[in-house]
Amino acid sequence: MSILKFSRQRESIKEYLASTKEHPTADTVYIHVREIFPNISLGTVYRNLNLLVEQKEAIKVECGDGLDHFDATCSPHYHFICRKCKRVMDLDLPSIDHINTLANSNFPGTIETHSVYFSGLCPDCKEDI
Amino acid sequence: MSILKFSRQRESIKEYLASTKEHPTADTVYIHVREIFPNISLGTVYRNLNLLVEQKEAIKVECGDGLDHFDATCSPHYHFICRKCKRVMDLDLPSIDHINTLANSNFPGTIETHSVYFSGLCPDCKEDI
DNA sequence: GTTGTATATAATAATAATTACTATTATTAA
DNA sequence: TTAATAATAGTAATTATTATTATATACAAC
Repeated sequence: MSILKFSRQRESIKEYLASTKEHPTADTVYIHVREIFPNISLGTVYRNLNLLVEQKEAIKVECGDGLDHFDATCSPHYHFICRKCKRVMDLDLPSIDHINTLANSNFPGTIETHSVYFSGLCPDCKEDI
Repeated sequence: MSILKFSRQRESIKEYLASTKEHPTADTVYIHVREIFPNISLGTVYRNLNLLVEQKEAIKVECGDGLDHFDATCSPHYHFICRKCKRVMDLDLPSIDHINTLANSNFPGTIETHSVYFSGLCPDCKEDI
């Protein structure tokens, strides 16, 4: 419950995250922010990314590789991961919340949310075949 | 491409995995199989679990905690994880493959599969409120 | 049954992602 | 400007998983 103080590093992390659609890992953020803060430490990147998630200014994206990916787009949307180049992309699709109801129909607990990602071939890798 | 030789340890791992509905992690399998093979090593557990997955005798289950969970039930089905007790359970629900089509409608790549798990409160934790 | 060879094992080390610790630095309110 | 406290850089620790290696085991040929 401590007060949140401004930090240039955090601003820079936020700015980089907002500038990319690549859904970077902490390490990728680190590599980029180091161009502005050459001495920034990976721990600082992790701490601030997690802080941004807490503050609802970013989300963690799961995409099957076991790594934490981060995304500054917080509005609900789904993700796609290319099985070939591993790129993570945003998807624009209508609500599929009805699958919660489906899932709950034979289940005695309470289903509140679902977590989904799609995979296949991204437009570029599809071309290359 | 080497020949697969019998091993008592692998049989025991397989047997334990088939006996439980708990979707255990490698470490949980290790703890249980150690009752029968006190000197079994965690590496052996990992190697055999991954071998079983390769042989299509088990699947790896993602459930949001970043750990590899294993499941001897290979027929396609969905999973639920309780947000309170973290238990992983099987769900019986009709095919939701149509979400692939939905997802592909505004996407120029090719969507082949999806990965989903549901969460909420399991029957037991629901009771406790 | 014995032997030869390839695979599996136990034990340990290595790797990779993430989190924790600590002395120093930066931010902010008075 | 100063005092209080949060943030940082640098480092160490943790955790899950994979790799390495010398020894043990399985199994096929004899």
